[in-house]
Amino acid sequence: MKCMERSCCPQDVILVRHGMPQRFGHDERDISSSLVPPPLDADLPVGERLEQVKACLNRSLVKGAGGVVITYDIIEVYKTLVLSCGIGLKGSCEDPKVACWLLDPGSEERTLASVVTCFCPQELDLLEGLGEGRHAHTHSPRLRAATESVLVHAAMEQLNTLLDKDGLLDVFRRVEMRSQVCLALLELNGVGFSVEECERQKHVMQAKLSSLEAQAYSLAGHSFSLTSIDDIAQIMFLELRLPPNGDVTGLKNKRTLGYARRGAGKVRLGKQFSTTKDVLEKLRPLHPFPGVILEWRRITNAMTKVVFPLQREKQHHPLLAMDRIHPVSQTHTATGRVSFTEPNIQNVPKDFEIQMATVVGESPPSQDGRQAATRPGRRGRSRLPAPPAGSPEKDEAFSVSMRHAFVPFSGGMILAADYSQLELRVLAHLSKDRRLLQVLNGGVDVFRCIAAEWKNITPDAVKDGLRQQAKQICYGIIYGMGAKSLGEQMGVDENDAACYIESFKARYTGIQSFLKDTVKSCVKKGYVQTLLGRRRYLPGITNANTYARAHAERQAVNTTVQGSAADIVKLATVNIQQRLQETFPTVPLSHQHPHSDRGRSRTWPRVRGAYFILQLHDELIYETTEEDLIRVAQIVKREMESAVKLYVKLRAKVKVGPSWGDLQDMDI
DNA sequence: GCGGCTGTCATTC
DNA sequence: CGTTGAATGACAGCCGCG
Repeated sequence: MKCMERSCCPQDVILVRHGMPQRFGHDERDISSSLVPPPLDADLPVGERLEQVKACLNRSLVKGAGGVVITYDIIEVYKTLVLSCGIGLKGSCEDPKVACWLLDPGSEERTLASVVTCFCPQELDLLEGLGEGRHAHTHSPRLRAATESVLVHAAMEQLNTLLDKDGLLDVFRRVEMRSQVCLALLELNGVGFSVEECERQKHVMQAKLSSLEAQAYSLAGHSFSLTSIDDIAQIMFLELRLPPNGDVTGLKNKRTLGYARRGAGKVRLGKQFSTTKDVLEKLRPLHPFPGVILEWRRITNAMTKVVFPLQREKQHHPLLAMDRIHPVSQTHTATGRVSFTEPNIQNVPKDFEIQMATVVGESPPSQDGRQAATRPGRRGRSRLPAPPAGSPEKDEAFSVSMRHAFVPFSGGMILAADYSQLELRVLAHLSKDRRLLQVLNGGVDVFRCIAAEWKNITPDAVKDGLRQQAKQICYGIIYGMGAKSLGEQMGVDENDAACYIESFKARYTGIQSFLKDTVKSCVKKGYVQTLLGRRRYLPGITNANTYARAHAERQAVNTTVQGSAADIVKLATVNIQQRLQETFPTVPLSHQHPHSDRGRSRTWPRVRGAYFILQLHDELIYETTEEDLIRVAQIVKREMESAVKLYVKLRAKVKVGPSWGDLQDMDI
């Protein structure tokens, strides 16, 4: 539904106006393009017009004549040009939509119409002439394209001066727009998806669901609907007589009884007694039933939010002879992070540990004679809960992550590179805390060293629990966490947690002054800034409401750290893309770009080079061939670590494997 | 009754 | 009242309307 506004499909025809519209004079360097939805303009055969478009673009852009493409929603336009015309843009681009976001990341995403009314109201009559909604199709596509082209151009001119005024022109052109192109390539590439592996995992999950279902019915003494919170509440609190909440505390319920809503007596159960996660967690030790429900919810969640959407979304790629998922990127975010929709690949569950009672005759259904549906534990790495000594041997824990279904093209590998402690390093840089910088520059195991520094002991003496606490405190402080919640997360008393925070801040004094300065500066200016100068306005920073103001203060701190990290990742991806293109000049830019050797050889076009397929905030994922693996890994690692020069080293770890869920560290 | 507008609940980083 | 940031979706209530 969200894609309605991106309704231009690959079959749409593109009309490109060469040069600026007459009324602005003529400038050979600029081309602005518009998508034209059907009905088609009939006075030229489509094929012929496409040839013209192609020739025009080739002349000015593809061969690097230094032109600028100005267009609303560059990613869609880029994709359309590739998919329907086989044209790959090479010049630089400007997109008013991106510019608007950059000027105020907190604003709503703008349509072309809203861009015009907001930034060049003097052209409003043109916009009216364009016609809205259903009247749009009454004009000729060529006229509409031309009009749109005028509007886009005028808007961009205004936006450029605004960007310049805020010192954002550089980051706009050198980072954001180039990053958009990388994301367009990512969308075109998609990510390989193994239907077979998906099916295997699905069967395991379904088997587990049936087993849980039977267990639940048996515990309740009758069957019921596992999706109904009312049924569950009735069984737990009325039939099994479990305490309504972990303990007394009945006051947090918001009473709606005054309303005495429409009859239907038993609907109230779900309202009276919550069956949310934390309640079930509390009841877990008292009875097996809540645990069964929690497991069931976890797996159903994974099914409906991951498995089914992926199976719906997959598309067949004929040349690669496989299915692929094509995520849609979204860059209109508050901090500058990238997200995906369609579904969001960034939150597919990581490790899915399933306890299966594998009775001899009932092994999970494996297609023909191939490897079993699940692999116990992980290869080489710690097999997680190897059956605890003394437990019955038939219970085994399987790790079935859906990430195993994300695979490279035949003969390729998945290469993932992630920054080590990126946000913490950004914090160290921004705060210039001497001690933190020292630890990050020297330490092998950073959190072990921090724990040692913190407790004034040697790194060897740091136990694993302490190391974990240090890690939690670090990130807790970045996010502005309170003592109560930190204590809960660490499993210690609230007062102890407060002590930890205090002693930590006392040790790393630079951090505390950074927090204070960030908030102070935000109060003064009304916004915070990232490493590359991107802003986020936080009007709540002077709000009279204590809660709202505290919220804005946490946002201020978090945004400068998280946003700066996002800057670094974007810089790295555009630099990597640049280097990849230099290193592999003959390979197509994406899996959808036309092959240069197509038609020449009837043999299978051998895939080479590296392709950007995913972005996970501090992790970049590519697929590549074995023969290019080493070179690609070196490029990726080098460009990530040298994306910016900070007071602290940046470190990136490269991993490689046959699927997203099966990666191993790579020495390089 | 229905479309926006808020939260809550799952999953990531 | 609510004190861990940024996301995607689904889903459930609560308003205002026609």
